[in-house]
Amino acid sequence: MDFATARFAENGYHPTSVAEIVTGLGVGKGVFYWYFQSKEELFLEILKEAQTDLRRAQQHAIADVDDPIRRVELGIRATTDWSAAHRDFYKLTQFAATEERFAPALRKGQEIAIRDTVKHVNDGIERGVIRDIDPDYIAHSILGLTGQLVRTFIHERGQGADEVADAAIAFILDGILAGDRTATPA
Amino acid sequence: MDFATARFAENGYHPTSVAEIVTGLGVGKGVFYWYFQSKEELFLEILKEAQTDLRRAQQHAIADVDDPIRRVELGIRATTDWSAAHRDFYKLTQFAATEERFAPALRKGQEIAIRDTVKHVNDGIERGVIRDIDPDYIAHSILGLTGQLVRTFIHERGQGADEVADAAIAFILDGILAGDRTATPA
DNA sequence: CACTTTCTTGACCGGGCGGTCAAGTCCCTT
DNA sequence: AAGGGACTTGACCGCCCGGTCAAGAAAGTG
Repeated sequence: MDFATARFAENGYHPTSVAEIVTGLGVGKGVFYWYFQSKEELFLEILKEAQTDLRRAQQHAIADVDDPIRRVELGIRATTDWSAAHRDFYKLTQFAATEERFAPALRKGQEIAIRDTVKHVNDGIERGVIRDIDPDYIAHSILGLTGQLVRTFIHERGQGADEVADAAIAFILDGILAGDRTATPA
Repeated sequence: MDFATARFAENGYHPTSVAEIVTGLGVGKGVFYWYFQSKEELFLEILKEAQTDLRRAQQHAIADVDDPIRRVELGIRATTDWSAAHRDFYKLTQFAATEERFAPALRKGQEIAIRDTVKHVNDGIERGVIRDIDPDYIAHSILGLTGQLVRTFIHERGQGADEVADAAIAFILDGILAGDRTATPA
């Protein structure tokens, strides 16, 4: 699966043939169809495993933190760290979104991420530390903005995960307006 | 090109064959290869046209506005409007990002959008109405967040472009922190 | 009218695809 | 030792892909 992930990420799903995968691995084609029903199943398996792995990293990062804003922050840091360490997977998710048969699996993972984030946001609103806006919009904004920053600054420009997380968090907390509100607490 | 766009968006680039396009149009295959050198060229053509069209819409929207924050806002509104009216194109961009041969064309369009945004942000920083953060990060954050909101709320949930633009702008201007800073001026 | 250019057709081609399967090999159990 | 499930091989299959091209229809030109 690691090898297939690399090939899919580099060449795209369709252009990567099963033959290419098995010969690259030095095995026969039969062994592939012994472990997977189809090429499609392999891809879904990869997708699922990666999503599970990312979520595990996020959960671990926020495990013993109570403050909701801090939880959001640590979740973002876990995401940038993980994404920097798993570049390949990013390309796969982008492709998966373009094919109807893969989109549901993807959506499921994203919905979980959204739900996690919404929980923290709601918590923050209740405690009065987050503005009372639709938490769903906030969660999607956070995820979208983080995703774009990861894509551009980590994957395309090779910047560090910490630096990118800093920028995302600064933006999320304060927006862009100049004002005399005290700066974000570190 | 309109028909091909629809097929690509619905079925994906690779699964949509040239044969499918020409028979759907009721013409012979030769006529396709008379006007396009290859399937790849057709796709690039579609991509280019759409990007040009979106940019035109943005430029038109901000044409006679001076305030940089308002320019950013109107650019976002133009983007959500355009995206709502051109759902298909969104899928194509997502796919294009997954194949090395299409990525450059895409990147070029995005760089232009970033450059446009950076210009307004820099202007805003100079005038003291935008916080002095790296404009590149700000621009990417704005584009990423807007993209995600469009994807989820307009394309998946069918919400109105205005509503989504409102949410994007509220988030961008003020972030999520609760505080006594006066609300965004309309 | 003849003649050329522009445009259109669809049968056809080589090739590579995802997937199958008869024929083993390996190793565990008795 | 012998039997049998777990695993592996790679030639092979049918299909359909992107792309070609000989043939001809339409439209323009004198």
